[in-house]
Amino acid sequence: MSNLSTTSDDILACARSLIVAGGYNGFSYADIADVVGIRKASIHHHFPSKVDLVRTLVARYREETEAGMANVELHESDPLEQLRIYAGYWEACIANASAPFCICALLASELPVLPKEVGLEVRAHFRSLSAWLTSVMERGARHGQFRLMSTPRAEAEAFMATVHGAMLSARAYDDPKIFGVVTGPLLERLALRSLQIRP
Amino acid sequence: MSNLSTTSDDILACARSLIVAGGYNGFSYADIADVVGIRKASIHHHFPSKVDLVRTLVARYREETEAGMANVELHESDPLEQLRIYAGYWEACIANASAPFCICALLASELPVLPKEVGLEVRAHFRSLSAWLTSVMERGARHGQFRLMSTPRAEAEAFMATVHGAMLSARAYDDPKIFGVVTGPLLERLALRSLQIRP
DNA sequence: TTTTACCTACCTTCTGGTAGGATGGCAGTC
DNA sequence: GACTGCCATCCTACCAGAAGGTAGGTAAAA
Repeated sequence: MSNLSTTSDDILACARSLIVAGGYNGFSYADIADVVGIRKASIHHHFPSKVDLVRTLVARYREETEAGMANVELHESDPLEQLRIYAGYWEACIANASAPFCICALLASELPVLPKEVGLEVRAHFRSLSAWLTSVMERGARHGQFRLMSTPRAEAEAFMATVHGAMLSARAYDDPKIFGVVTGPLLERLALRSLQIRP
Repeated sequence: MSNLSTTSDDILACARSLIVAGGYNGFSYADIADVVGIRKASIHHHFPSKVDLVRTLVARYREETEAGMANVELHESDPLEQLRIYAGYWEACIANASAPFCICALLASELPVLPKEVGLEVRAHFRSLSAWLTSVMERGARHGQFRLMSTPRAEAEAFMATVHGAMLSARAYDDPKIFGVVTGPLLERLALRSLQIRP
């Protein structure tokens, strides 16, 4: 399909990494202009306002996530393996510092001061991620592969929360390894196999 | 001790709630001035710069947290109950919307763009909270009350991460209940008693 | 008399955003 | 092919307001 002028993509990519670094109020059009090598005013041609830019960015991020989840469903049917792929994705992002934070997790922390159009997109991401994780938990439980200590929904929320918290800790300690330290046992615990080890 | 002019405390309290809402770059001296009922310039008398203000705020927050942990140690010796008190504190804060986010968790997400003096305080909070939680995990395991699936340290980090992530989710869903939904089972799982329920 | 707490007035820099012009590619038409 | 209009892209030059911060003053408490 049309390989449209990459400038707008460059702007989005740049905005993304700037948001990952400091959130919605942590960057300006001038920052993007510097990195992309374009004038501040030119950005307004592609994205009339900052809200437009970030809303587009988050919407695209949601599409990518949705596509990612569909892709996992397509190529891996084992629920535990699916969660491992998800956690592994972020572990890699954090390890190579390419995008060491989910922009929606970051923006969610600023929700009260976020333009509401952006807030809606962010909340939608949480719902769709949670819905997918819930379905994975359900399937894992149905197939007798997971032992859930509460409802699939609660288990999914706990999983998501832990992953988000682990991103935060990796940042706070400035240590990518902490993400794996937290998410590794999280995955192991879900697998029934862990029950075979008795105290 | 001297009940110093409450203005400076008002400023700190106001800054705190503004940071809880939108992070370091989400508020300005003008915002504080409006709420406290003082002129913008007067704030500089109490806190010469924004960095001073936020560093002081986080330092005081750390002291409070430290005092809180000491207090828990003093009045409750049961490790599980200690964790319950900690989680319950935040559950209450989120439920009544008084301070529905840990400022250090929020600021940690902005660490890359935070003034480094502030960043140091934030990181210190993570370390001291983690250290306390680790000691609680150790004690719980030693007394045969917790069954840990990994090292006390890793279990403490996972606990902290989940609590932070649960704050985020409560905000994203705009639903205080989700915090309890996530942290409740987290506490139950730690208790040995849960092992008595066999599939 | 010094200090504390606050004020008005002002400064510089950055903010998101606008107006209007230059360039250049790409239809359609002659 | 040359001419034309058009639209996309990017530019310079602005703007109003908000940002953090300073200078210097007043009034009252210590």
